Amino acid sequence: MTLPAAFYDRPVLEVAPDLVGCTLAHGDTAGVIVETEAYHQCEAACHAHVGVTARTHVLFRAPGTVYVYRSYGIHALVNLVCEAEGIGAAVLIRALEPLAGIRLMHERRGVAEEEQLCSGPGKLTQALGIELDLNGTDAIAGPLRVGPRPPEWEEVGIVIGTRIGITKAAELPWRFCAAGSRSVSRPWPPGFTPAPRRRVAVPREG
DNA sequence: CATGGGATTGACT
DNA sequence: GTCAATCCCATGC
Repeated sequence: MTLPAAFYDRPVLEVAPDLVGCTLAHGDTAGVIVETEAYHQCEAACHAHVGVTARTHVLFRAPGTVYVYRSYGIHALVNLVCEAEGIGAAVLIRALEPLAGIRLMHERRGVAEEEQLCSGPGKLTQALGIELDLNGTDAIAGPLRVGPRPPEWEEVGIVIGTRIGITKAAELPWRFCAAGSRSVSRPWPPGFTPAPRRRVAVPREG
């Protein structure tokens, strides 16, 4: 099951929180989206703010298009293009809770903690094997697939904060986190408290 | 054509 | 807390 193009053909500030709890899959790996940020051509932090260029033209394409770019020369960051064709807007996927292909994610990431496999925008693309060759592909029928919220995520709470790692338009509260998820990236937004770490019963003396 | 700045992460003091 | 790695591309000469 894949979300239709119409899901993305709405204001990016509606799509970004609605994507929290949905699933993202690539190859044999998948996760539940637990953190997103909205970007729109009207504000300076959005790559589309400079208009249509070789880098940004994908942001102006049809809703549901995948935008992947390289950050700091090292990491690939993945976005889903929103709003009508001709408007530059997208949702940055910032964190996932791993669902499938977890063994492969561990191999790609080289970390032991499952919470750290996809707890950042560069981490999740590494875990899912998302690279720049996916830029311009289609999130409805392409290799990257976005599915609706599983039943247990239907009533996920959203904690809102300001966007991370930007200098321009940094005051806008356009970051959306799944309440309680331990896979949300740092720093946590105000009012966010992670659910208690799952405990393993340990026999004690006494 | 040269330059500079990132929507980050991990290692280190 | 600091800092370097390293690629793409927007910008300016």
